Amino acid sequence: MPSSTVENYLKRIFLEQQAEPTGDIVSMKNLAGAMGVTAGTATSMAKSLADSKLVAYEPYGGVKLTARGRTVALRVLRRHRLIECLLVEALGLDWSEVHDEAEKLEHAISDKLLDRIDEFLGFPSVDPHGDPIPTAGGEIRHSALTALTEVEQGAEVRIARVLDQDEQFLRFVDRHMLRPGTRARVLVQDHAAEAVTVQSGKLPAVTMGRTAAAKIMVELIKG
Amino acid sequence: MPSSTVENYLKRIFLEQQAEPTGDIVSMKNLAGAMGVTAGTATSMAKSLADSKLVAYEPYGGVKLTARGRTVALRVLRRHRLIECLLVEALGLDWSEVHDEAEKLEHAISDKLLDRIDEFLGFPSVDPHGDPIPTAGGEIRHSALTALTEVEQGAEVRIARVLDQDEQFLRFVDRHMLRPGTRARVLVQDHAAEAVTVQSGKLPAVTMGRTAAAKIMVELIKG
DNA sequence: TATCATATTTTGACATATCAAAATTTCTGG
DNA sequence: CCAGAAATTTTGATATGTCAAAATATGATA
Ligand SMILES: [Mn+2]
Ligand SMILES: [Mn+2]
Ligand SMILES: [Mn+2]
Ligand SMILES: [Mn+2]
Repeated sequence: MPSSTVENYLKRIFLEQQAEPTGDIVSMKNLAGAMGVTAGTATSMAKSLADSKLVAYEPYGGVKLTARGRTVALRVLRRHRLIECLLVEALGLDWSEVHDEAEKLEHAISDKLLDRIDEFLGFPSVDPHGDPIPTAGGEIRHSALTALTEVEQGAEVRIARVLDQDEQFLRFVDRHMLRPGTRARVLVQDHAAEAVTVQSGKLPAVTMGRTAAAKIMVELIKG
Repeated sequence: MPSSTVENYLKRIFLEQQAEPTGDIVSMKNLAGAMGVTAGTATSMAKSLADSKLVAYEPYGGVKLTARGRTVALRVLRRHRLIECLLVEALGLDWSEVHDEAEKLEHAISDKLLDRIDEFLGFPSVDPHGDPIPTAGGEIRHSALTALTEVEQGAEVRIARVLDQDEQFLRFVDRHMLRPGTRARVLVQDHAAEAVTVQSGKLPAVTMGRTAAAKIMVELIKG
């Protein structure tokens, strides 16, 4: 029975641990930043999570999930992502608006209901953004994807995952038919201009900056 | 932006106001009982709701919703009941288990999502228990129904509403095919034994006590 | 009307979650 | 290695929501 606050912290720590390649440890600064709280608040929460054996906390070091903390984090993430699927697939919400909704619902759903949702959706393995859905058993498998910036010029790809949940960005992706599942072709890799040009469906090609392109993960299509 | 606690109190006050025929005012004792808190807690909450102009509070008198409080209460009730519909109709949960689930979800759903749910369900006017769903405009219309105890012996009725949300009771109702919408016949009104005998579908007749029968509301079928 | 049971309010305490600002530690560049 | 910058922790405060137990008010009854 962790509170929603605790669930949010644990989920965030999990995601930050994955994101930061600086080892496995999340600093108070990063945690506070990611949670939108002051550093002092992050510190006191870190202690309290450590008291509950959900994280290992080293003063002046940082915080890292324990096995138990990871289990809780993955359960929250599973709920979050399955809810996103439900909202998009059953209720027709736009994928650019489901994130905030799921942020609240992920704390309000029983295991039983979650199972029904999973079944109803046909046991999906990724959410509408292409993010992998942890299993009920607490495993998460992230397939090896390539960023759009790393693809050879001329290659055919299938969009697999969009790493930025920002509404603006998701709508941009939508406009140019670059949702997960779509097939596209990389027309130009302009390293000097730090730009990538992509073309999807019958739409005109679009050129985007490397930072934007780096947030679009793809699979190469054989042949 | 009322907290879920505030939403729960307001909804409960609304329901208690309707239930108690002792005027329109809810005593601290009743409020505390209904909310499962101590009397002191109810008092302090009553004051704080009064500060926010959500209830009128008279010390040693009791509490009564203001127009604003009623609006909030009805919005919560609308969310609760539409969610119950969704869980039963789209996700196939049993009507005996949706209440607790809705109790949490009712605080976690945006207006936008609620509209989608309403649309998805085809704008239902009652929930799975036959409870009326307040409109988006904040109105609630309760049709004049008759308790099973008040019906003439031999009458044909349509079950319209079940007033008790208790799992045991709902399952009893289910077993004997007395869900809202079902047609049934009142075979015996035994006033001496304080019992009512009803028969539905092809099932054998069932005899229940008056207190149970009083919780089943029906419409008389013409002819 | 005086008394007593019952309802209500008040008081003091606690848990959680947060902030601002002060104090402290760690890191880094010269 | 040492001074200043940056990160972190500590301190003192606030808001919400709760309880137990003490104090007080209300209302029925004898
Ligand atoms: Mn959340
Ligand atoms: Mn997602
Ligand atoms: Mn509730
Ligand atoms: Mn209901």
